Amino acid sequence: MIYQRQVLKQSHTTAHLAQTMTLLSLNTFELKQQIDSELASNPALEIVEERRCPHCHRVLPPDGICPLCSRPNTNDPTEPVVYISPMDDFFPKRDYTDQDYPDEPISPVTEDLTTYVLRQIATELTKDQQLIAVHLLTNLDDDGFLAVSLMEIARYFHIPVSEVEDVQRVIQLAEPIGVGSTGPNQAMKIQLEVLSEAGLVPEYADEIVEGHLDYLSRRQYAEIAKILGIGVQRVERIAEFISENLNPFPGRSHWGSVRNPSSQETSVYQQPDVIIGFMNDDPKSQMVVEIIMPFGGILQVSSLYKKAIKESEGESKDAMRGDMDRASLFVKCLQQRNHTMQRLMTLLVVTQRAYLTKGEEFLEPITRASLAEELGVHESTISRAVSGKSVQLPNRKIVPMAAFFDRSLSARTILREIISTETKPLSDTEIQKRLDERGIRVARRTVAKYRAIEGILPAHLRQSL
DNA sequence: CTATGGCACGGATT
DNA sequence: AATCCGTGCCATAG
Repeated sequence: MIYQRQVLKQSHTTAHLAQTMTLLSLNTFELKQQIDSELASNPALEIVEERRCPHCHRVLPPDGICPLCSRPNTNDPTEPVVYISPMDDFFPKRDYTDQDYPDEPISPVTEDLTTYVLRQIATELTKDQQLIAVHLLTNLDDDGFLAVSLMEIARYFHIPVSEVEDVQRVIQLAEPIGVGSTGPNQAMKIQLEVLSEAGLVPEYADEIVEGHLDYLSRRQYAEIAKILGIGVQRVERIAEFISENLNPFPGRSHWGSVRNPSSQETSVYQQPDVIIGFMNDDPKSQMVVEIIMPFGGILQVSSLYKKAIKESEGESKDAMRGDMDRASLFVKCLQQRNHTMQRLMTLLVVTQRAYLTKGEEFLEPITRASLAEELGVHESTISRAVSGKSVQLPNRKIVPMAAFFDRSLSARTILREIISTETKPLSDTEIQKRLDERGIRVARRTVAKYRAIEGILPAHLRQSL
């Protein structure tokens, strides 16, 4: 009997560990699917209504203490605020699957986005412009954004950037409106412009789209209201308008190209799993780190279900208890995951603060193993926590979390700088010496590798510049 | 002789 | 156990 109980307990903890590990390795999108399926299959799980902070309108964590407003003021400013935040659910379309749009007109889908747009604009463009347009349109990603920079195009055609911009402008005004933009921001700005010609665009919508999209996507209306000096209700109405009329991903609503969360290539445009910022956007003040959860509110074992168990009998009672155990296990695992993520991110942003404030050159070359030791967890834990996740940096760039462990990024950044300021082509050995002077010790052979990664030609071929 | 690229080994990661 | 990355060693191109 005792033996059996021990075995049971053992299997329970290993199950716990195994599931925590699995959850840890999921990013926000995958976690959402996992939680949805768990919710659907287990009646003992429920999400209770979210409570929001009366001051900043943020969703409160289970303890009911707002991580920003109710934080004791005695906190060390170097100490980051790390908290769990609900997912950007402002644009529900971003996670749609094919089934969500069963009645979507299929006519244009028979041709691809490139030709569809090209057909619309061909007559408006000169021959030369058409060439540029083709180039631009063949470099669109699934979201309908440019995968190349205008500068590259301009250099490729040997023309000023402004001419490429002219063509881009024409493309953006075609259906789907905003296609060919550099990102959601630009796309939505164009859409607003077009809508405003038809009238009925609320005042301030421009400003919000322009400068406060990140607040908007997190439904922090109070912040926006404060900045613009208007009422929260008014912001909410504008938000509703934006949500209903604008589409931050022009390529998707029409084309529903296969969403492929596993592909790392397009990760630039996906929802980040962690958002790093500064209090009041001031690099000298406290860091604010949000770990994104795919739901608002609190996931817990339903209290109704607990009560129902007490009142039921026999076999159904056992089954219900099983459900409840599974539910509480899941909740525990999720908490465990979030706890690990919080500790990891805290340590990460503290050690990489220089990188976050001053730029890539200051990325500390740390290893996952060293972090694991500091946190007292197994290195595979860190590995799982980091893999497949993306982080939005204070400068709004979204990078894979693994970038924090890139041992060569700072070296490569400095190398780029050295090359761009060199007066005569430097040999790898000379570059190595200059790197060494700036505190980067690498082998000469490695300099060559970095050059290759950065697409920089060897010294004797750089003469022409 | 110097500057680089190819290949393989060892440690870190997955 | 399989894979990636920094390095050392060596061959090859100037």
